[in-house]
Amino acid sequence: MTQGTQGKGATTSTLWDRTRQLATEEILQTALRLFTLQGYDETTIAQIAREAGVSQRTLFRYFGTKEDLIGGSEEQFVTLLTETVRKQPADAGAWEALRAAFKAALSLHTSPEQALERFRLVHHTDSLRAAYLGKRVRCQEQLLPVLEAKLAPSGTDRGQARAIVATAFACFDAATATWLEGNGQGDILDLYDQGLAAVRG
Amino acid sequence: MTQGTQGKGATTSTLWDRTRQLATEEILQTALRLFTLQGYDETTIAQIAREAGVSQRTLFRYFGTKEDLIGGSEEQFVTLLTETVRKQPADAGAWEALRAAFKAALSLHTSPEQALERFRLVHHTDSLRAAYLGKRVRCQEQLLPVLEAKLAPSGTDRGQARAIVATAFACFDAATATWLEGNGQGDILDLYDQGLAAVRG
DNA sequence: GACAGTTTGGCAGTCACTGCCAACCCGGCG
DNA sequence: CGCCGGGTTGGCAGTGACTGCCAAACTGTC
Repeated sequence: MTQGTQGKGATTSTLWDRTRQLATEEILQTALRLFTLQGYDETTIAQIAREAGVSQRTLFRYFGTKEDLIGGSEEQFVTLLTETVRKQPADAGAWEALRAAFKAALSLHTSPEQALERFRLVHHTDSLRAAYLGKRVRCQEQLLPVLEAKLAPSGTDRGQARAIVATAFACFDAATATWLEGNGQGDILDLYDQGLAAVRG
Repeated sequence: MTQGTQGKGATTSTLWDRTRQLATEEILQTALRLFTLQGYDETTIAQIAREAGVSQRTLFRYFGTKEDLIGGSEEQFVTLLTETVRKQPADAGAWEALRAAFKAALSLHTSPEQALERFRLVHHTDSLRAAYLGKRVRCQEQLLPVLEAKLAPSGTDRGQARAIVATAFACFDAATATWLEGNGQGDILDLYDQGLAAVRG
């Protein structure tokens, strides 16, 4: 239905899409503001909807769950990771590919300050953290088949590939935790390298 | 009536504790049965309470959340892991200690069949999996200081220690996932070793 | 057997989330 | 220009997890 004819239009025209875009941004912004201001658990959907000027029902149509109000769509994230890995040169190893994927993911944040604030929020809120971890393992699962291709030549089986992917994500998490502990000092990717070095050294 | 003469006091008698014990077992058993029978999301607290013969209110007093109805108390789990690591000989490395801890944790299951069923349930239910992952990272955090002691001599900093612990848990998860995929074939600890070998190879 | 401290059960209430339906709006048609 | 069709919005009622509160039931003790 809503497709085909208008692939070319300067930018997605349809007034609908534009207001939709505006609405999502307004909601996201309001949510983040309230979350950092008064805490995640202390902020109700009703309040966010009210202050963003939409109905609760609409808010839930835009974002399926309260947790989705933080940290962008899982789908987009998975796509970025898998595409980055896939685009890696054939002679690049699995570890390099994963590192490149994390680098790409990190570049999504608009500023280190915002990243810090967001990480802190997720890290300190049990329900948010659990939701994040859920997304994370789903990412791993999507990434697995892509990486298996890279690893097959060296006689690595699926179980081992899974361990490698899981380890990379684990070290990435450890790096962000350490980064958070240091209030954003240093570079996450450096911390990631150091952690991985300790593991693989 | 039942007074001093045969109280002994050896094992905490108090009728209260005994009924309490019975009740928790009844609830746990009922919950597991219903979960595996009709699925986690399809089973309501009301149904579990009804079939276990307690009120919802009481059920929530015994187990704080629906997720707690599966996979024992986090506290007990953390204690087992940290104690196992602590009891490891001084000359054992961090990796050996962690392996020993996982081995101890695995020995908690009454049978491989039950473990398989439980893992499957957790693995297939998003909310349960998220809850499990949350507990897992909290375990990691508790384990971190204990392991730092072991690692300090070799000039490993906190960030690196965190990466090592995270990696161990990640490989353990990968191993259980692979084990699950193979419907319980082989030994989880073997799979863990293989995964870790691929990572550290 | 009465008393004190717990535990239990029921009830009402909060909050995330869903299905349903009527009102609505944009974009295109005659 | 007005109307129509398909997608959108908002309100409303309902479900399910979870909590606070209070009265009733119970256990262990004197």
